[in-house]
Amino acid sequence: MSVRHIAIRLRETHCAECALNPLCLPLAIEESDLDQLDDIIARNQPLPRGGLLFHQGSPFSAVYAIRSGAIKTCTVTPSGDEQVTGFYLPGEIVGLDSIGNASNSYDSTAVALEATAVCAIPFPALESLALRLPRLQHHLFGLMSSEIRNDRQVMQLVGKRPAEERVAALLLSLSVRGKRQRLPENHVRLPMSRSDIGNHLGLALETVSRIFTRFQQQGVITVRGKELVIVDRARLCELAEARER
Amino acid sequence: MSVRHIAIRLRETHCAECALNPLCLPLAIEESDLDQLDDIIARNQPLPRGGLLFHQGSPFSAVYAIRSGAIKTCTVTPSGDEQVTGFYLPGEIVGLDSIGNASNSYDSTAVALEATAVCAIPFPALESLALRLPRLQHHLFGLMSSEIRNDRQVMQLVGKRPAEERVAALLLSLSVRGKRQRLPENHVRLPMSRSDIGNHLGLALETVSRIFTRFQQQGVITVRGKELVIVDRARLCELAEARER
DNA sequence: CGTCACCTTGAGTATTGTCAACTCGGGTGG
DNA sequence: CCACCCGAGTTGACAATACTCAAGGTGACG
Repeated sequence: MSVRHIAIRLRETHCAECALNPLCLPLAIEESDLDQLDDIIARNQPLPRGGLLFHQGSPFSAVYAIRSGAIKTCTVTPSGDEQVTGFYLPGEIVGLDSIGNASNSYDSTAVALEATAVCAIPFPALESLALRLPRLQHHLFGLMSSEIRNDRQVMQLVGKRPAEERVAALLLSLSVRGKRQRLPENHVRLPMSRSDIGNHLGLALETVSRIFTRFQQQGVITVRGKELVIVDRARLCELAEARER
Repeated sequence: MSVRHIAIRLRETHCAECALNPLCLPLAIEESDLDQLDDIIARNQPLPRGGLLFHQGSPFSAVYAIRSGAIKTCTVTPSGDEQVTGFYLPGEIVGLDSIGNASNSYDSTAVALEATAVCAIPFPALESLALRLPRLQHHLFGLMSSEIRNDRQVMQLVGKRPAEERVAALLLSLSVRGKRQRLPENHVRLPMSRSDIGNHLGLALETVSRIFTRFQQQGVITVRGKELVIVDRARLCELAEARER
């Protein structure tokens, strides 16, 4: 196989043709400028399940756009235990928490929950580009700000909502965000373990498990391993004390 | 009193002479460019205790640098109750969570916890300036990213640490961040109510109160109303399961 | 000096965590 | 191809941390 073939294989999808285009960065870029973004992006080989995208403490170099698969980010706390800070699905950007860190290193570890393909976006290059493309700069500010907003909602959930509500809210969030993946309506994949879910929501994994069975008994969802179907979406929204989505 | 006098009074401290300069935005700006930032900043009249800096849902126009006093931000959740998302002290920036909000409105309400003076920084102007000053752009990305990092730590705290640890960690954080205010070493002002603290940490206000008394009985702190002294800092760090700061 | 927040303290309860046993399912090696 | 094994998930019993409800105290301000 020639070198050229390999190059083509690794870069097959350019931003201009990417199905996630409307979600990801290109949203903010004029078509005529898209090549400039395309040029700085490296399309890495797919990560296997359990593979590390980056590791807490290693030098910060890039943020990553997820093309397929799923990522969890986690930090190790001073007290030594792990905190799952977020789950990221296709079209979302990982690594925004590590910009301008005092030590210029990643503030969290990103682990692939299943086979995952990402676009690496070197941050210095992205910053330079943002200086020349106002809409890109604006979009980046917006992305980071929405990351803050999202974290605040999780804080709220984890801080004072009962366990059932936390789980219901996560399921809805995954369902909404997962729409891009060509899944049947109301089907949700749970690429993460019960333990990851519990950790992220501030619950014991046993509690998560119990709530899944309870929801199932009440006819709200159907769970089988990592496959989940939302049977009664309205009821699930009530359980999450959220408005219909 | 002449118009000129009023103008001078309202703008008395320029960025170049501001004591918080090394904390706030100017950090990122060459001295020669400082005037440009100075020009877009509006120094508002001080807010009284309880005054609103901005209100959730009202149109987003500016972020605010705190000069003196203290601010809490909170959101009203779909379920109707209030969530205190953060406390902000002099030198810190409020409003970064509302950039690029879908509805272009503030995502939270900012309330003065005591008489508070702020610098209003209109966001569109700040963005334009950031396009021309790469260090400013970089600093802004860093600021937002550190807001994310901070929220994640709170998530961790609120999600799985026992009540004592949450309170200890907050006290240490306030103490470190409050150093700029010319307070005696180890003295902390608590401009917020017990209820605000509890709300923010995901605890009932009674729990906060109980923990204060317990810490006091153990000789770790002294509390009297809103004045607090850290007597045994090392012990407090242990209680927060954090490293010495 | 009285009133009104805010704070403190107490008693009882309940949600959720911990510990432990058991089951299920996927993958590997015989 | 089947059996075994190991990690992940489920279920149950019990314990504990923190909440709720309730009553009393303190300080600031008019």
